This record gives sequence, C-alpha cells and structure tokens, in this order.
Amino acid sequence: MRPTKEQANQNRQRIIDTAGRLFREKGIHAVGVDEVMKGAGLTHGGFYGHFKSKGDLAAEAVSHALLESLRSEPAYATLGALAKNYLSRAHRDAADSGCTVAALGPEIARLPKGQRGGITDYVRARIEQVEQIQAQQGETVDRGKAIADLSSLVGALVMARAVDDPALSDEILTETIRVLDGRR
Amino acid sequence: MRPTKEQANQNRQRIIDTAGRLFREKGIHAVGVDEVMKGAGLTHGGFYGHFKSKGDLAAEAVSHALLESLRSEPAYATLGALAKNYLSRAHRDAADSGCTVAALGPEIARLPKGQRGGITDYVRARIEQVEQIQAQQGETVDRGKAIADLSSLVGALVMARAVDDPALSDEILTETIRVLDGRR
DNA sequence: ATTATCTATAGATCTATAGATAATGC
DNA sequence: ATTATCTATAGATCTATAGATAATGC
Repeated sequence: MRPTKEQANQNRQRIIDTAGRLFREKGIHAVGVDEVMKGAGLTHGGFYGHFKSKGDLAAEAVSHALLESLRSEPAYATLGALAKNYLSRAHRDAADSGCTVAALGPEIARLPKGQRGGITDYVRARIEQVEQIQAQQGETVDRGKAIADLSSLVGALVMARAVDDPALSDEILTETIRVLDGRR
Repeated sequence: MRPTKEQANQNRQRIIDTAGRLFREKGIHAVGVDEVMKGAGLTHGGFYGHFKSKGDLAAEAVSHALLESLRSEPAYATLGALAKNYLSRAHRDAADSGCTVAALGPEIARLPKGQRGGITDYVRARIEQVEQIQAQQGETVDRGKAIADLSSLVGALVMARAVDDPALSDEILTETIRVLDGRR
C-alpha cells in the first residue's frame, strides 16, 4: 500500500488543504489531527510522517490558505467591487473557504512569533492591493486610507458572522459596501 | 468550609470574570474548566455546582465581558478620541481585558445561536454609540458610516495583533486612528 | 436538612510514538 | 533497503459525575 513519492507529496498537500478548510470552519483548537487525517482520507498515525507536530501543520495550513486566497483572486477595478465580493453573503456563510484573517485572526495572533504562517506578508500584500486600486481609480494613493479600508472589510466580516440577527448581519455587509463604494 | 450564600454568589461571579479574562487571552477552546477554577481560587469539581456545562459558562462569560466593556467606558466627544483609545498599544497588548469582539469574534460566531452571549445587542449598542458621536460632532448622522467606522476599529485591532512585525502593527493602529480622526 | 465545595475518578478525546506492513526505487 | 502508511497504544488532558465533608440557614 505504499504510495509513490509523487502520491505521498499529494497526500501531504491534501492534509494541508483539508486542515486549512477545517481550521477556518471550526477553529484550530477545535479540530484534532485525527479529524484532519480522516478528512484527507488517511489514518491519523500517518500524520507524523508528514509533520513534526500539530503546530507545524497549523503554520503551514494558515500559510497555504493565505497564499491561495491571494492567488485565486481576480483584479478589482474599484474598491467597491472588492468590497462587494469580500462582503458578500456567500463569503460570510462559507468561512471554511474564505478569508483566513477574518476566520482565524485572533487565533493566529496567539500563535508564537515566526509560526504565524506569513500573515505579515499577507497583510502587506493586501494593503498594496488597495493602494493599487486607489491609483487605478485616479485617486491620490493614501496608504493610511488603504489600511483603514482594509480594516473595515475584515471587521465587518467578523461582526456579520458573530451577530445573531440575520437582518443586522446583512445590514453590516451592505452598509459597509455602500460606504467603501461611495468613497470612489 | 461552606461559604455563605453571598460568598457563593461572589465565587460564581469570580468564575465568570476569570473565564472572561482567560478566554479572551487564550481562546475559549484553549482554556479548560480546571484552569478557570484554579484562576478563581477553587477546585475544578465545584464548577458544576455553578454551571451546567462549559458552554453555559462561555455564554455567560462572553455576555459579562461585553456588558462590562460597555459599562466601564467613558463618553467620547469625537470619533478620533474613541479610536485613539480603542487602537492604543495598551489595548492591543492586553487582549484579556479588552474588546471581546476583537479577541473572540470568530470563536463567538461558531457558538450555537442563542448562546452567543448577547453580542447582537452589544454590536447594536456600539453602532448607536458612534451615531451619537456623529450627532455630537455636528455631522449628519449616517448609520452606514457608523457601521463602517466600527468595522475599521475591530478589523484594525485584529490585524495589529495578528501581524508579526511590530512596525507594521504600529502603523495599522496609528494610520487607522489618523483616518478615523481626520474625517471629523 | 440543605448546599457549596472538595476529593477522587470515570470516560472521552487528543497529541504523539512504536512497531508492523508492503510497495517503491535505488 | 527505504519509506509512506497503518494498527495499536501510551500518556496527557479535558469534561463531567459521584460521594464525602462541613458550615450555613431554616
């Protein structure tokens, strides 16, 4: 039953991908190695052939999820278009495949430094993305405004998910879109 | 060694208060009943005389922490003053006594509905607080803008805590303050 | 007598390891 | 021979319960 080197690498990638989704859905602490391996179609004992510890997997899974969301994203012409996508109900209701900062931000903050899965580079890249949109819209590039707008996006998604009332949740999404869009 | 009814109630409050701090510092899942009870100066077996389950405590601890942060807060004349306080380094570096939404937002979102510790009422109160500041500043009251500004505060704090680089973390705080303050 | 707390522990779960297995790849 | 995976399990931890204890409060 031993897989080829290629297949073993694919298995490793599938573990990372599965962990990325499960962690975002349920939180890192709420998901065991057992559940991750079962999700990847493997037995949990095999885990330690791929990773030294669960913490190592957490760092790699966070890093992979962050890079993936940067990579798979289209270019936006306006901040409003970005906001409409980021603050959609679909994104709110699918945390497992969505923004890692909104799903795991506080949990990532508690990880030891150097094990935070490249979130620093990710945030930097996002800030620059918003700056580029500003330039493209013919505005003066204002890095501080880019940071504040990015913060709006993350904060609105966190609140829209946490809140119990669907009407308030929708209002947080649509009103934040409106304000970010209106500033064009 | 049996305490008076009054002392038992104080013990219960101390459990809730201790849990509120430990949960915000380490995350709900990362803290056991044992650790909470030790923090409150009690043995862990006594816990179930006060609460039916850890989940019940979580709901009460979140609720208490939210109400406490509303109660203990001064009135702000301007949004900039609110931002300067909320986005201070002191607040960033003391999650255990700080904003529950920024510390536990995603984790609260995963709690079952009706067990989310009154976060809906809390968010509503915060929105109204920002609206009142708008009125006080002589601006037209814009609920959408209040929501977007509140989102900026929460998102900036989450990112400032998650990020690995102290300079970037500081920049996120100070620039978001500047933007929120400048819009006066 | 009631009850808040403590001691002790059951039962479940979780991380990690050890040894066996079997197919790959030198 | 090497190694990715599996089976089995050790050891730690975590939630929850049972029974004992001792002071309160009717």
